[in-house]
Amino acid sequence: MATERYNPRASEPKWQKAWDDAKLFETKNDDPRPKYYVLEMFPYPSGRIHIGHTRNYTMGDVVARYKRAKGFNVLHPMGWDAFGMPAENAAMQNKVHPKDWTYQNIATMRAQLKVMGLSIDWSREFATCDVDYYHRQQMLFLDMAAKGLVTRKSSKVNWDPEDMTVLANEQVIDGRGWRSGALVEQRELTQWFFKITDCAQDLLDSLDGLNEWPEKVRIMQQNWIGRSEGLLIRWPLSADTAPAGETELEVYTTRPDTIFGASFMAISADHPLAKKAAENRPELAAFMEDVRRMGTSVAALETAEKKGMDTGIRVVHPFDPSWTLPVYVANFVLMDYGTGAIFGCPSGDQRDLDFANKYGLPVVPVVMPEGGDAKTFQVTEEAYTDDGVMINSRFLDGMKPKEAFNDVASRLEQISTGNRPMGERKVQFRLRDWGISRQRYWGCPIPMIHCQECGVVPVPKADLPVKLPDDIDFDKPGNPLDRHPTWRHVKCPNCGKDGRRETDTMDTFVDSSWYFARFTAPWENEPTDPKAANEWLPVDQYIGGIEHAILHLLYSRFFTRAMRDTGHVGIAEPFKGLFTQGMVVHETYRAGSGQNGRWVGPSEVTFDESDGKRSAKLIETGEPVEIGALEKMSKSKKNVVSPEDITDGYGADTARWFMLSDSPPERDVEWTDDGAAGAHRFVQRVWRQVSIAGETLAGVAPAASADGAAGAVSKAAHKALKAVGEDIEKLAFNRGIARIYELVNNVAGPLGEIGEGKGDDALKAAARQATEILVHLLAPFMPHLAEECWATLGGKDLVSDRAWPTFDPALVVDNEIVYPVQINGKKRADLTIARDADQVTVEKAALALEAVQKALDGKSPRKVIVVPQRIVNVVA
RNA sequence: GCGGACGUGGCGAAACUGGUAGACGCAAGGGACUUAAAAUCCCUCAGCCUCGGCUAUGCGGGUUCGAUCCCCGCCGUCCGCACCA
Repeated sequence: MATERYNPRASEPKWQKAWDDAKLFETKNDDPRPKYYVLEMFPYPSGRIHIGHTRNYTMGDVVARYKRAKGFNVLHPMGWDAFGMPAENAAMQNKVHPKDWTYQNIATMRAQLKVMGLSIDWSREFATCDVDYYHRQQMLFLDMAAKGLVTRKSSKVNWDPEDMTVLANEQVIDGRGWRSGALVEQRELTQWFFKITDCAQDLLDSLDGLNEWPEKVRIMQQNWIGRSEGLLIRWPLSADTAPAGETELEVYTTRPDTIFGASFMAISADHPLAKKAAENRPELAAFMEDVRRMGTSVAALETAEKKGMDTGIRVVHPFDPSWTLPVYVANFVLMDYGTGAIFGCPSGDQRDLDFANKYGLPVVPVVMPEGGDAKTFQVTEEAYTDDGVMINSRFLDGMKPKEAFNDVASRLEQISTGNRPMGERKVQFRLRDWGISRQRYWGCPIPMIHCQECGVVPVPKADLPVKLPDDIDFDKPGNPLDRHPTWRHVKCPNCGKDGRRETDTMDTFVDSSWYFARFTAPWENEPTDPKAANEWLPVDQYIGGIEHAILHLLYSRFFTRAMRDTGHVGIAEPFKGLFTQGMVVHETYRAGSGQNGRWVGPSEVTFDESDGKRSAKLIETGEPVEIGALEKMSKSKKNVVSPEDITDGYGADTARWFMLSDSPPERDVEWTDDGAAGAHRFVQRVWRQVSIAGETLAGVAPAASADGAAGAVSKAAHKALKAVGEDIEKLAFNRGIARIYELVNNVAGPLGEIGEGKGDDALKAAARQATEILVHLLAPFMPHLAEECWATLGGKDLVSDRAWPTFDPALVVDNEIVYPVQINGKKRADLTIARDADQVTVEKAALALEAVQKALDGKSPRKVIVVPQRIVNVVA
């Protein structure tokens, strides 16, 4: 019979409406079935959804639909991470209000997402810039402040003196503001912090329990928290060189064992001692100013060439009063870590060695490899950082570094300088407190009031929300909240006198640190409904980009603990399972050359191929175009593909299928037109096969067979059913898809025969069951096509509401298996034998094979290895 | 600079716990059907030669009966580095 081509443009909206009408994806909190919470990291409403977003959401959707079919009450919500700088940038550039810009983008992007047919509970949707949401965030902030989890302290920011604004690290380019081009200054501001360091040990220890997280993410977090056990050492200043009032320099070190290899002290440009030393040394002050120009980012500081300048100050060695060492200001020492001062041991640290070589400082090796010769062992270009034996270290000589560490520690603990011991053991974390103050408009206002009389006073909960004023302008430099004529003026809730509002808003990471909890009861007046939150949380499967491996996930872990301590949830860890997916990348195209070069989009380019070489040119002018590297899709490189580029023609199912096939989900996938066309061919192929046989099969009762042609069909279907279920559980979507391709290949012949009116009853019954299984396997990936096929088979209900089929264990194992037979590790033959044959039987049968006989040439084998169900290896 | 990953045919990849390297798909080539095209179906498809082999999982070593997988050392690419989200 003739079949029409499948038309996704007609089918997809039809089924989406059917799902909506049945409210299939609206989740009830009081549903008694076991719960499953799947969540994809919510998007920033940048303007348009691109194909990379949809890959992420499709993965979550496959899981959601599969778990629903497996009988779970699934929560699969969506929202918008809607505060942040791009809205303010748009306001400055295009004179559009951040609020209008954001909500317009959300409307556009929501419409784009709906086309994808995602099984999302849209009734729970919210944006973090909704007053309803940030109102509750302010409540949380006040509760956390009351619990002592919030603090204020001074911290550095990048200051653009021309735009009168604080710059993000990414806005500092080569020490200048990205917009103004002015040299960036550093300013100390008093800012709000969450005391995440109070939880450092717990955040570290609890990583062990997150066994459904990728190992690499746990390692990254572990390193980020950076626990170290070391020693504080107080080096007395040589009196004749010390600035007035200064007597010692406190350094933190994890290698006190190398103390006899010390050849200099290095302190941060922000260290108080450096500032004092610079007071009457202009060249030092200038150098320090230079260092500060690098910005506040650690990466910039550490990538820069190592530089330093002698302060003229000298310290005295703790174990030798006659030994003094110079104190340098160095650009690679950070005030934020430890004490902002280190002692440099060039032989044991590459950075110190480079520094010493540059400034002609001594290099004394103090650790050498076991069995080395202390007299000749030298360090010149490469520091020795491994374990070994102490040398050139007086009373430490011959010890292992670890013993030396303890020896130095206990000796220094006994000596005192000032009123304190010269050495003190200390556990140090690299993790710093979480600075949440942003001097920006488009964020959640920090609900605090500054009063001359009473100091900093929290806004009473009854007075919440502190709403952002709408009447603002971005024409002048600086923070619009600061400039607003009335907003900041407020009575002190304590004494009633004039006070002023805090004009800092919160880091947008705060917004995303609890949205997953809000989804469990977004209608609540309190931030959460603890009962609902405790039932749903932790999120069973969280899916998002690897770029969030540290900050977002660590902050969320901290915030969940803070919410627990303030009674809003009962758990500490928000995400049980974590999956980090790869990006969608695309070729880049560049027209023109040198200064006139410009990026052009895929839709502006046409391709030629000759002698296997692809070349490209502009469609409009024929100008040649250079085909560039695969890159993450970005507006600036113009290599963005929108979902509707595919959905308009091929439909959402094709887009969903393509994005999950081929590449493993954790890896990047390259978007190609050929790949999308191939995926669409498969959509049509499935439709053709099912509809050819559909008329006949609609009236057939499904039944499996064990033998013959029908048996082969049943076995293929049940094997695929088992494998695809397992693959989805493991999020191995690409493998599941390959299994579905195999199944379709396997049933193509029988379905064709049935379409021509051939085939016996057993085959028809097996084919009917296999097709049902196929439709259910397809449903998580291509839900619209699955519904259409199901209707063709005579189904009256929705596949999206049907249970996952169960496989018959008897049909997924073969009675005979094929052993590869190796001779000396190389495959020479196959051996087909009963599955339950014992090792001796297998060995005998293998040795009887012609190829094995030939190889042995009459001799007996030295060894025969039989791995049951796997392989035979004959060692000749 | 520090931390983390990744590297397999022309391309995306698969290979379970150390057990047949290349499943499945894309591209390419050939054929069938067609007046023709599209669509569809069938076949070939890592490389090399002497058609029986040999060489192949970024490069160089090691462990093992057997290594894409484990260990050591290189090379290359990507991600994060605290105010981008």
